[in-house]
Amino acid sequence: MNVRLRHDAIVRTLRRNGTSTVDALADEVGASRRTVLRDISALRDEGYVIHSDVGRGGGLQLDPRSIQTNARLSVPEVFALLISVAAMRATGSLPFSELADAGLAKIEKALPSDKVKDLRRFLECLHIGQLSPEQDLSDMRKMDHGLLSAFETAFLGLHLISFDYCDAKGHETQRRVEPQAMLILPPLWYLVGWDPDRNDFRHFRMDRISNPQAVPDTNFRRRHVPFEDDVCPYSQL
Amino acid sequence: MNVRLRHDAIVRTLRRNGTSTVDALADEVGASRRTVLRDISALRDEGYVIHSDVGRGGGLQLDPRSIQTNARLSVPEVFALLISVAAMRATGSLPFSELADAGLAKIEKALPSDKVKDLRRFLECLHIGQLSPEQDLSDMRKMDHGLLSAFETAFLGLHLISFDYCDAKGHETQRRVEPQAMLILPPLWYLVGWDPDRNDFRHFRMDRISNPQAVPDTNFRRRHVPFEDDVCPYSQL
DNA sequence: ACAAATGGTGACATAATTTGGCACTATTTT
DNA sequence: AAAATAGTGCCAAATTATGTCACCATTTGT
Repeated sequence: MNVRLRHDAIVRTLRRNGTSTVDALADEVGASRRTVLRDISALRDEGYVIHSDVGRGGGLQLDPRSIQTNARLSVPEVFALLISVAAMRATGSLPFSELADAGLAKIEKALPSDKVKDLRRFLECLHIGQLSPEQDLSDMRKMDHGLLSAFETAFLGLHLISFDYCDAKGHETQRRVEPQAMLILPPLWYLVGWDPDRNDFRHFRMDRISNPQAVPDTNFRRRHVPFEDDVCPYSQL
Repeated sequence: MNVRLRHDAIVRTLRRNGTSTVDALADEVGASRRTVLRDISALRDEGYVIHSDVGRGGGLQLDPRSIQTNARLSVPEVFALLISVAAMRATGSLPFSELADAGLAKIEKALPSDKVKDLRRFLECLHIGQLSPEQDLSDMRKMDHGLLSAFETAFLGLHLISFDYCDAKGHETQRRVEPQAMLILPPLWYLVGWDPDRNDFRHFRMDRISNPQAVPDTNFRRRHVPFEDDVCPYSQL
């Protein structure tokens, strides 16, 4: 097994099990005790905070907050990078579209090497609960399906979304809309869609959407609305 | 020099120079011709599309679209991941906030290893023009400053943004607003802000904003507007 | 106090991998 | 024809990774 893969396996195992001993890890990754210890040391050099307790009942423990305490790259910075990518792709405007043909790892490379580590670690620290790798992903997909579909549709114009919606009064209805826009009103995200059944725009709080499903929509069209600079529909909000 | 670092250096050099010869690369990364050729071969195995021309004036060329043609991980998929992270952090709601303590590289690890490569490559392909590493980053910062500020403010409530705005009629004005929301109406992004001078909401096309500057704003407050589920201000759009 | 379980280090031989050098081929441009 | 270039196969040398073993330090349970 590759060094890098082994390191990944160790980190993954520690996250999953919470606590593990050197011998258990060695057994799990199929390497010797000494090698695992060397790996642990290497991971620490990379900035992982790994607690260790000796004696009976002891073991290794990966501090889940290690990224927050050690990050030289601030969260807003990383956040900005992530959002930037989205924005570049979304606007499709120069110089953004040119920039959008590029990527975060390239930015990684433009950063000093110690910052690269932090970015990598930040990305690495995101994990999905305590599930198995496979479940992690499917869970992730399920949770973000609404959001994903909305964006996919909004940006690519491919799908109509049908979902269950629970309104402010607790009434549950089944809806289907052509997503047209996203409104971010922190801390809430809204999906703005064209409802073909009601022949009008409707908006939905993302967190009240459940069981969203994207269905291919051949009739989809961009409802391009006159949205001139000096019309401000938000005054009434 | 590490293998991985050398691979990165080669990719970076190819992107920067557009075209380069094996010998030049060997010189640049401080390795032998043979080793560089092996590296090129390895990069091709990983999916990089590297064109080569023999003879005088020939050389190696990295196809900038290699990610689009070879990605097994679709662009929307990756896009969804990026957006998801932003969304998680933004909503601050469970289970999102829990998820937000995790990361893309962890998702990477949950993916089959061939998908990991694609994700890495996608991230790697983003690059910032043809500038030097240092300039790359500062340019990046400048370009996305408006967006960054908007989000930073919207999510953290820290800053007021002042900027030059060119409206639809071509009139340029200097504005300052407290960012309150983002509206994504593909392909355009709008910033929705509270204008303390006009005492009203105003919205601005992100691409018409120039020279944005974030200034600390001690008076900032969230203009929390009644935005009930059945009020739909978009009907009039 | 003692034994067992645990993390941690150093040394050294062995195994595995990477690298460089060389000879050679094939293609293109001048 | 000559020069410049990419590409391949082979092998020895260099480098790095790994395993084994001996040993130390700390903690916990009996």
